[in-house]
Amino acid sequence: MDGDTAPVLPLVGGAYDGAVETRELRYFVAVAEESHFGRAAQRLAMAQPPLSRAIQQLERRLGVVLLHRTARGVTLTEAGSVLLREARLALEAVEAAEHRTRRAAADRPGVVLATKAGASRELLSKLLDAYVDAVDVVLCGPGEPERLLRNGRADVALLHRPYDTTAGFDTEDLHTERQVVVLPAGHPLADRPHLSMAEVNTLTGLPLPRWPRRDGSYPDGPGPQVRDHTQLTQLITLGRACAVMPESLRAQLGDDHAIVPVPDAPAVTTVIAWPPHSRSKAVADLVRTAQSL
Amino acid sequence: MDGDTAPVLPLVGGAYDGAVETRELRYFVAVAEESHFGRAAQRLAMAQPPLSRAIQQLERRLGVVLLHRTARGVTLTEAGSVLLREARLALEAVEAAEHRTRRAAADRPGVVLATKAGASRELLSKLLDAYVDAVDVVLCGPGEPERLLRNGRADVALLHRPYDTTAGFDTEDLHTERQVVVLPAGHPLADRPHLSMAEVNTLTGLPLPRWPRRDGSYPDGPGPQVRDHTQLTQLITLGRACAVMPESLRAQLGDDHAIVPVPDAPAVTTVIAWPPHSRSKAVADLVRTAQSL
DNA sequence: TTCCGTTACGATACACGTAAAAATC
DNA sequence: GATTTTTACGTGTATCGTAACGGAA
Repeated sequence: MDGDTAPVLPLVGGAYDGAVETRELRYFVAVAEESHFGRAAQRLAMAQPPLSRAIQQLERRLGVVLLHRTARGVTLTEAGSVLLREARLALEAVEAAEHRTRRAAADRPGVVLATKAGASRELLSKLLDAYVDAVDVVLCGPGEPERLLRNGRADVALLHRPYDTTAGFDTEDLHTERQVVVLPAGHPLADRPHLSMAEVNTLTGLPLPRWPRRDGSYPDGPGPQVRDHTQLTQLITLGRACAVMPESLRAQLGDDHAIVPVPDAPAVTTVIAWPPHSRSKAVADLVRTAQSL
Repeated sequence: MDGDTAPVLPLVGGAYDGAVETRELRYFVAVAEESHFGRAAQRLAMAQPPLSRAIQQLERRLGVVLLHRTARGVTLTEAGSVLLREARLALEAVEAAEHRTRRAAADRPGVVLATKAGASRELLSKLLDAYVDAVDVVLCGPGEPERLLRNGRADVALLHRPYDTTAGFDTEDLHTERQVVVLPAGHPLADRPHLSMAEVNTLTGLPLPRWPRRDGSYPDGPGPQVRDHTQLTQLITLGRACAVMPESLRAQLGDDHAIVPVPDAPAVTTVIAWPPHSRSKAVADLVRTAQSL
């Protein structure tokens, strides 16, 4: 992100109509994420030249330079990084339109509720108990509920701040709880009344696990890679990792784990979230039911 | 919206890839809004046949019937009305990506604040006084600030609940005030301590004005059509209309108007709103400044 | 030289317009 | 018979792929 000066293209004639197509946005996001025309073209299952031309066309259309071309790839200009964020939102909105329309025409257009598998079990069972009417529960991995809600595959989701981003959704807080660290049974520190995050982070031989990012890749670090809760509990039992999690999850742990409160870990708030323009009575009822529990 | 039964198209072969293009969404919105292929094609400056084909392609792609075709036009299916709402949001998001990218690359990428001309004058001048750095104020007509914020032409807006819809934005309340009815000076009811909305609505010879809808058309009714505040005050002076408005607007009225509180009219809250994914420090600063006033 | 992005060119596919047909009131 | 939508057909534009070119490390 070096401070370039002239990102606005001179308008030297051409068809500068404002009709940006989703295809162009998809192409741009691919190139921006790969920082490389070649890899992006491969990911898009096409050749580089048309991709290159499409990006040029987009830049001409917008009158803005989006990428710095270098010898070993591309980097985003300031305007380019703005477009990356905005294009993702726009593409999600288009995708959401598609999915919501399909589901509106489905044989049984029930409310789809997305939640992380394992989390909020008690809340969920009470909710489904009180509100039986046609609620399809989708249990998914970490971060997935938010994605499903954004791309229209779900109507409502149970999210967990601060892990999930609730920006752009309407939300109601349902429950707040403190976090604990889960250790293998018999660990030397298992009897401590509480631990700090600093102490947890420096537990020798017990690194925190690495969860996948939204794009599926894993951050660097010493901890083992985990994709779901089952993997995690097993790793803890094996003495290969510890984990900080909301204390309600203790109900799903066996006797071979020890639990110690971590007062300075951020509290986790379970919220029910829905798209702000939802006109669905079913969603409103579901939210109201959840709040009353 | 007659209760049809089979809105899901049989998948009889074809390229059902999920690549919905904005062009298709634009076409669909036009047809849905016009309820008529011919008028929609005219509005889109194209012939009907390609429009008809494009809609068919969209329906095939989604696997959903969007329109009921009748002899004098079309009506939306349930799925179609869902798509209409979602497509508008998606198109706004695409447009926003376009505008925000352009402005990010502009020579002077200052914060653009949209507000209704005439409203919140004192607040606005205090805000600009406290926060001089590169704030471009766009004064616009009723309903416009919300639109500008949604389509990316503005970064922040001053909106007025319940008149504006703040759904999908992050907001902070700035100020709440009661509403008053403005009458021509010397009106028989000008000396009353207060009036009810029921009384205001039945003022003989003094109908409430009609404001334009988002699409520019006017609702039916007895009152005069108005597009801005100047027209309105003039009509009131002439004794052709009355108006219910926040009491702070009295500062902009001349001596030839009388004001009577209307306790049961909904209170108007001025809020500062911004897109929920805004990462701009300038916007955050501006919001904080506004709150502190 | 090697890797990467761009330009050139020919072929295919897509979208459009005009004209004619089918369908509904 | 009057609308309105749909099908048919020919044309033009735009996108794509292959191949050749230009530049930076």
